[in-house]
Amino acid sequence: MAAQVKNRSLHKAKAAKQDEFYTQYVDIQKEVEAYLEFDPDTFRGKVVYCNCDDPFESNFFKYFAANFNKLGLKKLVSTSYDGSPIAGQGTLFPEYNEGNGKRQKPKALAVIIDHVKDEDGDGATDINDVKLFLKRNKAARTALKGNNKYAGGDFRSPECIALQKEADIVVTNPPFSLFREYVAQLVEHGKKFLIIGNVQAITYKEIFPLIKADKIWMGATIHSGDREFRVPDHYPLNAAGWRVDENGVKYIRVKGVRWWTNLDHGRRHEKLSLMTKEDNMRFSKHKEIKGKAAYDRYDNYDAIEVPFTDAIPNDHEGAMGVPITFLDRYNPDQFEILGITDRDNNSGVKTKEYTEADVPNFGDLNRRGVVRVGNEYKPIYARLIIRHRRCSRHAKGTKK
DNA sequence: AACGATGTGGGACTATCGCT
DNA sequence: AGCGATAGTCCCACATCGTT
Repeated sequence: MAAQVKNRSLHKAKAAKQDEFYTQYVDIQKEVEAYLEFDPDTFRGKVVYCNCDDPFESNFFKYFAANFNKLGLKKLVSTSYDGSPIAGQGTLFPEYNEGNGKRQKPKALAVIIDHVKDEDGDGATDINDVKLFLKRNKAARTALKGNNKYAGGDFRSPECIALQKEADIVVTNPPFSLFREYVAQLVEHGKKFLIIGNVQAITYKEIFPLIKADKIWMGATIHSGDREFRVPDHYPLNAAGWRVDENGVKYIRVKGVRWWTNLDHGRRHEKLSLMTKEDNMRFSKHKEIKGKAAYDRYDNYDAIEVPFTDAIPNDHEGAMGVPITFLDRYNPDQFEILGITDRDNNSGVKTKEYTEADVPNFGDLNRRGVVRVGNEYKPIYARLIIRHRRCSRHAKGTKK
């Protein structure tokens, strides 16, 4: 598309921005445990692969190494990235740490463990045993060279692609600027995954079709509020929330964080309990529901506007536009996702296109839903177009 | 021809509100 | 106060359009 070419330099500038964020241990622990609650064998006998910045700094590696036996892993593979500012800071292996050892550019390495036992004889198996094991077994770690296109440890490098292909489940926090590419690679290789991303990924034109096709969904935990991530020392602290701990380590609080996965979990089998339109209008906890064009038909989509996820009516048989955060509560047995009204993702059934003569910003209005109030066009923020499953069963005749 | 105004895409964005 | 949920805003740098 010409517009994309036009904005190429703009996108390059975007892509160059910082995105090195290190996930907190508790966030990983809570999420993984939610899968175990649904199916204790989710990870049993599996090869788990974590692309990291440094296995010994990464809480992904720490969590899976420390819980290797509890989860029943077959193998844990972790790679570090040649170019990460934190890689090498805590490494055990001087040979992977060039120069005087003080934050020189480290070489990337792959670490592979296939068992965890009490190496130090202290009666427990923990991360220290893993470190000891790796020190004693050089074969468990290999340097990653990368190629002339990608640095060692880059998920796009041939070595990492090979490791990914051997893995059953990929668990990591990829750079958000490369989220589309990362997901595309996972889908291409048919991998199971559990990765961190942003809510707005729903609206990405590459991601939404996967959501619609039930090939990716939201994880079990983290559905609102901020999450805290460690960032490199050089990171500019101009985000809304940040702190520096007593050791001078920087953290940033990020809004809109979500887990993205194709592993099944309990939350997506919980049904939303719903009321009729009339009851919603009367009893909604949202006092302003009446002023929100609730259940009005869009002027440009064949669907009704539902301003809050918990105001979805149980007595509407057609298409409904709901906030994108509906996905936090999406149960695929209860609802079917038909489309989205946002930017270039206007895959809902259009009933009308706007022209410049109609309204200013007609481009946006053509993508987003519009409700007409008197002579005013009221543009509505991005909406998922959904309908009750019971409707599609009737419409399509058969359904699994 | 020169110059200013406008459109463009999408985001590790950000603000705000209500509830517990 | 903290959490959960909804609904936005604004900015990047360049191409192109419109006006002088």
